[in-house]
Amino acid sequence: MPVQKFLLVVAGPTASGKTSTAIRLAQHFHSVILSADSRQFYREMNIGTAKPTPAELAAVPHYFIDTLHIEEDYSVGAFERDALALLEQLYREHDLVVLAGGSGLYIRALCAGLDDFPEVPKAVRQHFEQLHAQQGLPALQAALQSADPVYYAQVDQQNPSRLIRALSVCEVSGQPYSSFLGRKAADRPFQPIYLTLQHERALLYDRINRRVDQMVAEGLVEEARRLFPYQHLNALQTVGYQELFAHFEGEHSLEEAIELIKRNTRRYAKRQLTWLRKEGHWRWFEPEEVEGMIEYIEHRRQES
RNA sequence: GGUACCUUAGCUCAGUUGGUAGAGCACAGGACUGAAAAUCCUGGUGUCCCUGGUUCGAUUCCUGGAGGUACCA
Repeated sequence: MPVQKFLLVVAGPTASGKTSTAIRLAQHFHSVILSADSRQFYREMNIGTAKPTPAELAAVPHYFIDTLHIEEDYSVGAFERDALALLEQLYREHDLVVLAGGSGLYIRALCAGLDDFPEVPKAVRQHFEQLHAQQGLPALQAALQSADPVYYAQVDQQNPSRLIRALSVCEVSGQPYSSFLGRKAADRPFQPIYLTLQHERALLYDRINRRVDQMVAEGLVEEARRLFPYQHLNALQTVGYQELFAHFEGEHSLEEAIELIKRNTRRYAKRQLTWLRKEGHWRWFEPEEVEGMIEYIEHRRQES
C-alpha cells in the first residue's frame, strides 16, 4: 500500500501572512511550496503582487512563481493540469507539499478538480465580447437563453463574464455549456489539509493599508510605470496597477490612486473571505499560530 | 470674554411647513467551473450633541448647557 500523500493548503485573504507562514511550515516539514496565486506567476509583476522576496524564495523551493510573461495567456484549467503534473514529480520525494495562495478558484481546481471543457480560441471569446460592446447585455442574454436554457436559468444573468464564457463553450463545441458540468469526479493522488489565516477585520484592513504604503515606498509607482504600455493585458487587470494607470492618464492624483488601491485591496480581501467561507472545509488559524497548525496537521495525518 | 454660525450614518453633507430621516463615499453580506487581484448581485448601518419646556406628538420650535468654526476683543 502506497504512503498517503498530503497537500497542505495555506490560504487566507491578501496581506494575511500566507507567504511567511507557508515558508515556516515548509521548512518544518522539509518540503516545498506551490503558489496558487494568479498574479505571482508573472515575472514582470513583483512589488504590486506582494511576491515573496528573493531571500524568501531562496529559503524554500517555490513553484509557479515567475513562470509566465505578462503577454502569455494562462487559465485555471492550465494551472490544474500543470500543477497535477508537477505534484506527481514532487510526491516521489515528499509525503507533504505546501500550496499557498489566495486564488480560491485555483485552489479548488487543483484539490477538487474542474470539469473538462473544449479549448476556446481567443477569437471566439472576442466575438462575444464584441457583441456585448455593440449590443449590450440583452444580446448575450438572448443568445444564451437560446443556446443553453438550462444554464441560463441558473447563471447570474447580469454578469457578462459568465455569459460570454458559456456562450463561447457552446459555440466551439456545438453543445450546451451545462452539458459539460458535473461529469468528472476528481481523482487526486493526495489528501488536502486546508488551513486559513484569519485576522480580526479591522486588523486585516490596517495590515492592507500599511502594506500598500510599503509597496509605494518600495517603488510600486515605477513598476506600474514600466508596465503602463501593457495595461490592457489580462495580467494587469489587477489591484495596484489599474489605479496607477488611471493616475498616469490624469484621471486622479497619486494620493487618490493610493487610496483607491487600499480600498480595492480591502474589497478584494473581502471577496476572498466570502469564497473561503463558502468552501466550508477550512480550519481557521491566527497567523502566528504555527505551532498549533503543526499540531493540527500531525493530527490530520495520523487520522488518515 | 463678546457676537455670528454650526452640531443628523464611519466620513462629507441634505432634509423633515412638527408625525423618529436620505444622498455620495466608506462599509457589510452574497454569487461565481479556463479573464478569478477578474466579473457580477443585494443591503442604510442612526440616542438627528445634551437638558428642560411648548405640543397628542420635538431631530425640527423655545430656554439653558456642552463642543466646534469664524470674526471682534
